[in-house]
Amino acid sequence: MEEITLNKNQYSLAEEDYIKAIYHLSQQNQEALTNDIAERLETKPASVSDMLKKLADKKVVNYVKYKGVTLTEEGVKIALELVRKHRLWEVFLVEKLNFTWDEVHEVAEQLEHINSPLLIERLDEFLGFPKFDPHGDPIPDAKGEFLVKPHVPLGEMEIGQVGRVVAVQDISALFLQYLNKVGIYIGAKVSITDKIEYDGSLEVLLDDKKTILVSKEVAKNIFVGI
Amino acid sequence: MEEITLNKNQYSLAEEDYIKAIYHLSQQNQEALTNDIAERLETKPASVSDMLKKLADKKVVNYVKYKGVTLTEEGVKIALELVRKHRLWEVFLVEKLNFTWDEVHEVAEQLEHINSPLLIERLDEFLGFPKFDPHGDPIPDAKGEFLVKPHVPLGEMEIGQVGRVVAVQDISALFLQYLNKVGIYIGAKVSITDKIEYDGSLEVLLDDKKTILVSKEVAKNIFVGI
DNA sequence: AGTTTTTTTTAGATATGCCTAAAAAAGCGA
DNA sequence: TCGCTTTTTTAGGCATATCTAAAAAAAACT
Ligand SMILES: [Mn+2]
Ligand SMILES: [Mn+2]
Ligand SMILES: [Mn+2]
Ligand SMILES: [Mn+2]
Repeated sequence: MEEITLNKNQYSLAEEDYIKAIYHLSQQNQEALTNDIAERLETKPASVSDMLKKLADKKVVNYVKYKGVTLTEEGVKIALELVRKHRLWEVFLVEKLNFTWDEVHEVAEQLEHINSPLLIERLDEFLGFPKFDPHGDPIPDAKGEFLVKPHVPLGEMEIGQVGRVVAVQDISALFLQYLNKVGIYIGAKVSITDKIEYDGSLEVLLDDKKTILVSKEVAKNIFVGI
Repeated sequence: MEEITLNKNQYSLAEEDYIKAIYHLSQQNQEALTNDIAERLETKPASVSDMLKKLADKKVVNYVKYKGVTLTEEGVKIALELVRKHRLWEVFLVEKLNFTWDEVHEVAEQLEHINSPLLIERLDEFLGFPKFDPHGDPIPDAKGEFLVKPHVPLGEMEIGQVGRVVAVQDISALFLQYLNKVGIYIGAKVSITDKIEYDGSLEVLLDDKKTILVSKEVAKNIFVGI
């Protein structure tokens, strides 16, 4: 009897979420660490170790025990496809279904796992081939390529420098609702009018209209194109 | 230590598919039979028995060993919600993403499990609160209520009687592609011009334009409103 | 009614994905 | 470099959802 192994290139929802987490963590550092993956996926380090072994067997990650993990070429391909789907769905929810930018992430976290190449191709077309999602993050095209808008954290701008908000790093509902409240949005015109030395907070002129005070923590999570 | 059982009213993808299968099978007969559920879900009768026990524990089915199974009131509620989601997504795919009616079922089979009340509410609104899906099947509203269009199988029409196709029973891609080919669609005007006694096939005048011959098997799967 | 066939359930496995507790490796300060 | 701390892995379980094979119940046929 001949052994035939069909590589259906199909991954479970759990595997997909791990791949995506490793992708995002690898953007920040060189490789993803077990504890960081566990925290991101709200699971336990022991579960992560289990899964990393499985993903290594499937050749989507390079895994050396105790040394962290990176995605293989195949793993990056899967991750970019997931990111593409996630962000396209976020655009759909905001542009077509009138969701606010703080409501979309959790639903997109589910929708990204729907498996239908035709669906994504048509969705992309329906949305007019958007290049950025509601949080300012770039949307990979079908080949995995995406635009990069140069930007700096709000906190690193000089006094007097003018720019526009291009993205946010923290996409939690709590943070986005805070931004809604103070009037910060993607595209808003910002300039630093003063830096408070005592606590590192910033005085920001918003859309030439009003001045607001933002904390160091907040400033770290807002990216500005100059 | 007090025992607190949160009824999160959340069901797994597998459980949802079982509930939906039982709902559809119960429409045809009084109760759903183990073997029929297994066939519908492309699984084995032994797996169905396992699951029925679990669903009975969760009080979504009335299950008496060897006697078949029906949905409880709660089970029907879940089933109608799933049917609602499935059919709304089918409308979305056809109306907004230019899918054909033979391409939508499998994708909707995945999309129906996305859990977000806001999403469904907004999708319904975005689609203009449709009452029927691309196969002519009624879409339950948020309360689980839906319209019923009276209809008979094409095979049971009298010679000379005129009607319009309102729904199809078989929604397989193979059957729908056959209908595309011969020119039958939801809303098509049909009348029987002759019944062939030899094999039970029918001569059908379509949209007052052309006459086609359809087999007994095909005729059984087309519903006509008179 | 007794026998055979069909349907359904149970028994016993397997794979996935998660957990806690314990062990092992790596990192770090003295 | 030693010993403590942190990080990571392993060991051993558990729940879900599936399967095959065997047993049991129900239905159908003489
Ligand atoms: Mn996800
Ligand atoms: Mn986003
Ligand atoms: Mn389904
Ligand atoms: Mn349908």
